Amino acid sequence: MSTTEQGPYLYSTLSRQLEPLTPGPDGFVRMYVCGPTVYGPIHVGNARPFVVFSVLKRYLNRRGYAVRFVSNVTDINDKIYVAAAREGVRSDELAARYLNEYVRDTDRLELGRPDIEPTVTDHMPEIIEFIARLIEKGLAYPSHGDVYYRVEQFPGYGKLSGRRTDELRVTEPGEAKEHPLDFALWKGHKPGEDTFWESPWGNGRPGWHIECSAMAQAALGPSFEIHGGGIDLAFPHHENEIAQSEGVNGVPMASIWAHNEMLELGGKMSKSEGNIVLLRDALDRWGRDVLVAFFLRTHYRSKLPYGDATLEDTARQLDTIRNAALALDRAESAPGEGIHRELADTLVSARNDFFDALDDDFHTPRAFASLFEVVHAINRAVEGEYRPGRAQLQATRSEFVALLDVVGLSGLATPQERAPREVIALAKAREDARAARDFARADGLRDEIAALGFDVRDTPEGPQVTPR
RNA sequence: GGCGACGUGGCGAAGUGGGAACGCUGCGGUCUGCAAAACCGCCAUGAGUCGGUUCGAUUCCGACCGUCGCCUCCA
Repeated sequence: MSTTEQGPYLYSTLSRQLEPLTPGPDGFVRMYVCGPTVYGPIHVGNARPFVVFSVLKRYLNRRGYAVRFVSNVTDINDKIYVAAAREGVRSDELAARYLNEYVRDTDRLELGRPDIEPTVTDHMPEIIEFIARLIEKGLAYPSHGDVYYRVEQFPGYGKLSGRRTDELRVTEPGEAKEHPLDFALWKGHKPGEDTFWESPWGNGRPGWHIECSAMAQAALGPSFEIHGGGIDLAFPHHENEIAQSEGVNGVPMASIWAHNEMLELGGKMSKSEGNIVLLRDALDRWGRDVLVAFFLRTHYRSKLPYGDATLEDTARQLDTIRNAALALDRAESAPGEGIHRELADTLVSARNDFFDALDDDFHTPRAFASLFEVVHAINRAVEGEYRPGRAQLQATRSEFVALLDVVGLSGLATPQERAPREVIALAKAREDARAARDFARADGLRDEIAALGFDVRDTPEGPQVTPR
């Protein structure tokens, strides 16, 4: 039986198994994904969850679900203070600047924006309120100007990451904490920090984990469908979010905890390790198509090594897809008649496989395999003796584009911009030379065309000029 | 030390208790003035290692080796 008839499943870190995705009472699939801390330009690793969850949303939309996608940006944080001090600017200025650059960089991915992108700065009242409720419930306590979460008061602590409190390595002495595992909800203002907010517990700022509990609740309510983020956040960040949100609300925070694996560059790519490639640099070098496909050709829960060889491989894969679209262009200029049975059948089965794969824990690598079934069916139909008729060619094109669009790559199959007039003129001159069997001149003209950045391919329908 | 993920062809990457997808590369062929693209065909008797369960395991179980993540900020 096809899973398409059952609906999508996603693996949940919490239950350690596939869970059916069921929309909430308002009909929406509500999804909260932890975004970056903006103390510098984001790296390619940060882009993985952005791509994965943006495309997941696209897919769910295509599947008929309404999705509300929330992804926060952390704009108050120790590292921001440090970076601001180093650059000699105010920390809120620095955060605002890198927030801007984060949006600009991720916009270049052309995957749309999350529906809501909350910041800590804009949620101070909600955060303070949240902490107050935790204190009322006995789950938190003020101490030395800070406020801490009382981890041992929350019975489910450790359920997400599979840790028991007694096996956690305890390093911090913490004279302010009752228990070493307790974590800060509110941090008292320290000298040198150029921003702080008033609170019932004195001036200060929120701890890292509380912001997500407060922002998720503000945007999506106490309970929602999907909570996502990198697997490195499962502990302690998400564990602490659960302790906070479920401690206050008494209901499961999220039905499904979806975590993407890490991007590797000789170990996890992380700013603190210093082994990073900036997203903007990767974008400059490879372009958004290649980068998006790079993230999607591997399952989101697998580690993904970043490297030239893999990116080059990805680029060639995309060329293959583009060539099929080009074949469609040619066929449309000289269509056959009637229905090409094999093409029609393959389109149906590939489409089913494609959606089945994505229903099965968002299995994008298998979805790509289905795409290549379509590619080959197109090529065979176009090269074969009996070409499909115009109507089928158009239907094939729109189906091909629709599938590519799910994974954000429809640009591969939409007709290219026409080559500049100059190039077309050269191509025409080359045709004349070929007709006159002046191949030396024809090859020279091809070199000139290449110098302008175009390839010319001779086909039964005449020369096809494409950007190289 | 604890918790967890993973080890598949030259590379990337899937599914599966009984024929090892898909892509890239490579090789042979077709087409072509040439080239490119495409098409046809070939390329892991074996799936980290060693045991066990089974009629049969790459797929289940165990041990070991190795890689990686988390246990501290981290997508």
